[in-house]
Amino acid sequence: MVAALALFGEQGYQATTVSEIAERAGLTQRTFFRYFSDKREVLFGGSGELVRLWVEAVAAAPPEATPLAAVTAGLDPVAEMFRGRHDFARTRAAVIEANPELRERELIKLQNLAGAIGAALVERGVTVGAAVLAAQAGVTVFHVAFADWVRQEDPAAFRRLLDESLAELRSVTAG
Amino acid sequence: MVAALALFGEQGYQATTVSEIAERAGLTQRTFFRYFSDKREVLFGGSGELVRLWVEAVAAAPPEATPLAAVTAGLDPVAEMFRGRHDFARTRAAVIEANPELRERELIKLQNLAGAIGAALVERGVTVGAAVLAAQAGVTVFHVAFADWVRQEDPAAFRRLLDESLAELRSVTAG
DNA sequence: GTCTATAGTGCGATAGAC
DNA sequence: GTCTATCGCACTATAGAC
Repeated sequence: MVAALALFGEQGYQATTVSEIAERAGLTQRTFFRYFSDKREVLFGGSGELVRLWVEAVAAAPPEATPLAAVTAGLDPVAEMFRGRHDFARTRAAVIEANPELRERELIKLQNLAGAIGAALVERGVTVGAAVLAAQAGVTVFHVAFADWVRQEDPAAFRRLLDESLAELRSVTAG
Repeated sequence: MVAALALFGEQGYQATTVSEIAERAGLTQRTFFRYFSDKREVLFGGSGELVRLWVEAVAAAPPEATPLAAVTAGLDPVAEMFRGRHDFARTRAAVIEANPELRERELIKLQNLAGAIGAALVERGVTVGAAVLAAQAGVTVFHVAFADWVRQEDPAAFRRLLDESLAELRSVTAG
């Protein structure tokens, strides 16, 4: 993944072949495809962990927590997960930004995340409609904060940006 | 579009060829591809109109309207647009439900819609973060209401379901 | 039309961990 | 012995160059 990102950064996503990535990582092309189902997946490898952490946090929230409170309980472990990955996230964001194909994949991943969180809420007894709305809101909060984070210099700001984004959501949907 | 949907309903999406659709509609295959860039687009032909109506409504909202109020101003013309299309929407939803590839495309279309609405909000002077949050919330409200609508019998219920979904959003995000 | 580069798949062989 | 990771090779599909 690091090798792939370095190459994408140097010469662009399209111009980088799977063989090159595999070579730099000390693997064969075949082994690359054992880890990643396709070339794009190299940039989204962490998404499974993100989903898992967030869903676990939602499930572990106190029973009396509101749907949105359960969702936002995921922000702590998520912020923790990205600690130390600021450089990585920035390069990755630049590569994705430049490729419509990758942007599309990222949206799909975010929708999968929202779907998983929504399912976890339904497990808690939340109605489907409220679960979808709360999960989607939480993911959008994350998405906005993440976009801010990669645009600025301070690697430690992510947790604060998440809270700001959440506050903005509340302000936007108030009254 | 009607011909395509009928065939998809009868024999499934995958099993239906573009030639069959064109034949039933009284067109040649070449003409089909002049109207739709690929087979999937047949099911998403109305999405351009949806985006246009909603964006216009956002732009036309009173200057003092809050971001979310501007977004929800789009619900009226959108509900109007779907009047009389309940049967169509139901069949279409069933076809999409059955095909992961189409589900993915639908998510992309919804994200495009959210993006367009967000851009319209930024035009109004809303900050990017608030615009993304409000636009995404509005699209999710629409998505939830639409899913409810195609699941039930009453074709006239869409406008009410939109309001219920909006109320649920407010309740979910309330402090 | 052919030729080439690339993405991606299927399957069997090999090497080491246990 | 099994299990798992890796490799090597042959294959298909597709897009672009010519």
